[in-house]
Amino acid sequence: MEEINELIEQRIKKLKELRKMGIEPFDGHFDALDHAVNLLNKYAPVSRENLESDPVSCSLAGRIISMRDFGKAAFAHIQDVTGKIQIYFKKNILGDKFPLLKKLDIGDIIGLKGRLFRTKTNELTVEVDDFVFLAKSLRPLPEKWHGLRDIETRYRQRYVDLIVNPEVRETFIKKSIIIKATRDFLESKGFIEVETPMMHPVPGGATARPFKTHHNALGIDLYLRIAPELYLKRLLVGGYERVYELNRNFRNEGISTKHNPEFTMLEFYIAYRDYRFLMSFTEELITYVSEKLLGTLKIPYGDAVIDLTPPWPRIKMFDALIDRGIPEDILYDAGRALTWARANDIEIKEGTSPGKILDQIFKEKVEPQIIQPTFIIDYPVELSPLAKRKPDNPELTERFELFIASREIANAFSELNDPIEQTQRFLEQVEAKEKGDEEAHYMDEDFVRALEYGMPPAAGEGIGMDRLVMLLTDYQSIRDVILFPQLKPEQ
RNA sequence: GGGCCGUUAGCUCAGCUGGUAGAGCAGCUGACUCUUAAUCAGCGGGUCGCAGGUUCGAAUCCUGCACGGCUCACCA
Repeated sequence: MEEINELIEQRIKKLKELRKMGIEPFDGHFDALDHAVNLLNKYAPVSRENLESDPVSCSLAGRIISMRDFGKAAFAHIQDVTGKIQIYFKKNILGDKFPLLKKLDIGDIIGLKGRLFRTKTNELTVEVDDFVFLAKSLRPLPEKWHGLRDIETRYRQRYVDLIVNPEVRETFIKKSIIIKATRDFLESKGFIEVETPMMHPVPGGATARPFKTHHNALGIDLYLRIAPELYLKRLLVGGYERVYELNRNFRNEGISTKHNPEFTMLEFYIAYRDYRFLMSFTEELITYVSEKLLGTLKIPYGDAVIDLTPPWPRIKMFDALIDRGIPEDILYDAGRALTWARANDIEIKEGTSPGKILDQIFKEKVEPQIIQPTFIIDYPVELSPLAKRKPDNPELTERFELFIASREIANAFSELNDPIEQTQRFLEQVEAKEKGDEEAHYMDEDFVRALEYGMPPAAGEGIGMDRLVMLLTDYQSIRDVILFPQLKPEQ
């Protein structure tokens, strides 16, 4: 313990005094039969008189979060996973145990037995007739009124944040509901959940820089996965027709309100379907989750209300650009695109490929404008090295990205299953990498070998779950939907 | 990595143009058996993020560093 301040010393003193009295404040065991808010709900209709004439016993375990001491009586609130309820300690009821109240601090975890009654303000309260210490709290909790505000402390000591900020506890329950609803939906559609490696000899399946690690016994470098895509498609080759994986990806990129180095990604693949199918499927999935969580498709987000009612517009990427006033003649002319971008204050690095220039313009000019759910479809082939070309326009792919509230929520395409073309696409990526594009894909020989056995035509999609949670819980920072967001070490 | 902002008691925050570091809550002592931001009386609590510099004198001005927030750049 780095610092022992006066407040902690006082609490340690109380701890020692309890032990001197033969009470072990950490060793207690207690089987609570009730929960705070359940009691409040269950007995809400029961009157004071009925609680008197027909007494209700209960037992609770939880943390003391406030206390009002009267000398020979005291009110407090106790908090458990459901919330808080008022409790009442009275000298003539507790008898010998009453002096122990002197040793009870805000933050301590106790178990108690008692009887329900209503105060003169009609608040349902537990009159305690016995209690035990289950854990002594040595550190003072933040102030009851303002709570814990300091953002850094809230992230670093999330446990304290969770104790004192009920909406934070609520948020992560919502995250759990969202993830469960997602799994339920996919299971109901015949998908199986699989686990593929998180440590990859060749990182692939996305455009991103990986984390590198090392396996001592094998004597090889490995990469934390940036996406499970190539392994999931190997499973399509193996004969599974509907698979998904909902787990962590790792990308060695900057940290921001939209990016954490590790984040939760859903990827799912369905054989014998294409990206058009996936658009409807995505509408169905996200509206299912929203209904499960919020019971509505009209969700407040920041200053806006997002209406998830399908169908969502499907706009070709080039049309989206044209709609935003980008001159049509730059779409097919890399030189003009570059000139136009630079004339419009969009930073483009030297040697950026034509498709990437358009992507940059899109991110700058179109993406911020998309508030309501919108599919942007048919991306240039060079942005999508794993996607199938459009039969009527080989420069474009059967790909869509779903945008909501100016953020990319999903990315999907009809999967390229021609091993010869896939090899060619990989070679182009390798060439780009040699030219200095750190995010270009690696050649994955084993993936190509798998395709050579024959992969059924399929559609696949990735959904950034943390961002979906942000959307459905109305948070602007990804750190608010990740329990322990990545921070630099203290000091 | 760049720009802007922040860091003062356990928590939330004041602290002006440089002159002995403050409040509320929490804590301790006492009073009080229906309070709920309980009340009343009294008391304690600080490496002002860290390190330099300017100055008779720095929480305050300057420089550097650390950590955090927002933002820009890249990604989901």
